[in-house]
Amino acid sequence: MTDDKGTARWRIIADLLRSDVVQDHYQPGQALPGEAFLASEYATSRPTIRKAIAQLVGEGLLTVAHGRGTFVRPTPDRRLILMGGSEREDLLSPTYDPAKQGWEHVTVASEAERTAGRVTPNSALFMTIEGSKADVLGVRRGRMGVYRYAYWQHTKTRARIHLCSYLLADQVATITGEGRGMEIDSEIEPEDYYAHLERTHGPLRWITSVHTQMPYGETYEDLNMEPIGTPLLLVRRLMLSKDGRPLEFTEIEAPGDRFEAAAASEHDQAGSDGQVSLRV
Amino acid sequence: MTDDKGTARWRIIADLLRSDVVQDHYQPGQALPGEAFLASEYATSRPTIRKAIAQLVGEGLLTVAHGRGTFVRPTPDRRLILMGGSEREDLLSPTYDPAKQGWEHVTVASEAERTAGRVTPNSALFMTIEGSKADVLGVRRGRMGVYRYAYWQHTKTRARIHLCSYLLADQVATITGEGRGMEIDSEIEPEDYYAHLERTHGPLRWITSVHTQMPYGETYEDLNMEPIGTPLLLVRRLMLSKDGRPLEFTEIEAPGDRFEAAAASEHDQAGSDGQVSLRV
DNA sequence: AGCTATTTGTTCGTATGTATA
DNA sequence: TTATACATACGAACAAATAGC
Repeated sequence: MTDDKGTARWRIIADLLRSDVVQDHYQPGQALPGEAFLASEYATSRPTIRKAIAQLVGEGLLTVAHGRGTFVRPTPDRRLILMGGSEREDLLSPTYDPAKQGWEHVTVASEAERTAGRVTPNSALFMTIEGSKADVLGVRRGRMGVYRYAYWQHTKTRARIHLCSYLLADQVATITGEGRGMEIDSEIEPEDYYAHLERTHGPLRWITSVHTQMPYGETYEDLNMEPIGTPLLLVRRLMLSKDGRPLEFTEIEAPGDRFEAAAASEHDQAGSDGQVSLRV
Repeated sequence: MTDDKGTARWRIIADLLRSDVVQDHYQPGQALPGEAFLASEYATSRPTIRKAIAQLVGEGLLTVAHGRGTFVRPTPDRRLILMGGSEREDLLSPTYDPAKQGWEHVTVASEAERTAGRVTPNSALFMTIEGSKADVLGVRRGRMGVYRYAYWQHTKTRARIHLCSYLLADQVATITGEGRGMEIDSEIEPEDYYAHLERTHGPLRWITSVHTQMPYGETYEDLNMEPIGTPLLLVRRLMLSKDGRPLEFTEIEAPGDRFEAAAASEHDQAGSDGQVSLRV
């Protein structure tokens, strides 16, 4: 059934509701009329209204709360993730203290489950590098790497980010043998990784890139995100040796509605209100 | 009806289908079985299958084609939008030639409609600055600005981006009077904007930031995007005068599955395969 | 605490329209 | 033209979460 020149009814209703939202007919945080009311208002059925609402939820304009209602989604302030600049730090080092910048560590069930408890936040796990990580680091799949991760939560806003790092194992440990007979002799402690790499391969360089994709699986809960309508902001940093060889791959996953990435200008001018929350 | 410990059936099916997709059980581009077949396979109804599929479409993993089928969404190569670096150009200048970098101009109906034809691609329109643009430029709403825009399409990949620029009008024109009696005397041509600003306010500086949000309205068609499941990548550049006053705000809208933004490292090493497609 | 009304969530059946091969 | 596939729409029933009394 198509009323207006072949446009689906749920789409017409979605367009009308969107206009109301973007033109501040409804204020952010305000509840929309109930689905039953809207169904009678637009002379249609509840499934059709729900389809229209689902569209706007996917566009990030509305949120729906079971048993409570449908609300205009407030746009939170975005915190900055600064890229570039001169000093870089090992964000996954056991000695790195995120509390300095207003963050606290949080533990997330799904990560512990995924790694079967073999690695805890800020500890290091020797494992093979697979998939796109191998591509980025320019090595073939199966190469030995060191994996570290952490979840941080911003103390004030409770916004969460996920950090992880893959670095080539033979740069910080002595590996002998192959396959089952492989032995790893790690003389260097995680807190010394960066200093060691600087000595052996410095001066180090970094390349940072940003992209975005839709989250799925347990990412929603792990990052405290709205279940739909929020893209994921991915900040990736590649550490290069003096001669351009990749050494470490660091990735930050952040809710796209609460963070933005900024390229540091020459004279680092951190927002006067302390907006900057993380430097990569 | 909840089969498995309170989880909705469509959610269980979505999880199963997702596993099949991410574990390459289905190859990218390959068609999934029809909705009717899946409904009988999972012993459920077609609406439930459709809900599960809709979830995965929203996650960017599937696309659905009316009358053809449901397909695993291939992930296209991403082109780079380079941020930072030394030379900056006026991307909206009439003399700027995007063809040098493999782009071609395209016209988009909705933009012409939105501005009621008062401004054509690469021409300049004097108009008041409203909303978030005023905030970013640090002026109050209603201040006179110069608006320019263009849509580019990458010749090889047909990926599209939208560029627009707002700059403070009184920096490139003489404005006398207020309200209805306002008169604008623009001695400076659009192609000379940057040179003029460099003379009067240089040396100029730029700050670039990246964020992401879900697109809505006509953005999908204008940017040749998948209708859902693709976030928008927004690259924003603020031009500052020598003394830190904002002069111009440039924004690039790009499909998030086809572009990523990268902070230029010290020694600009454009990808050896010509991956770099735009510098801001 | 319990109860009730309200609101959204899930699932089904069914019918018809429309795009594609 | 025909068959197949997805799109839209309605009605109905019950489940589950929430808020207020």
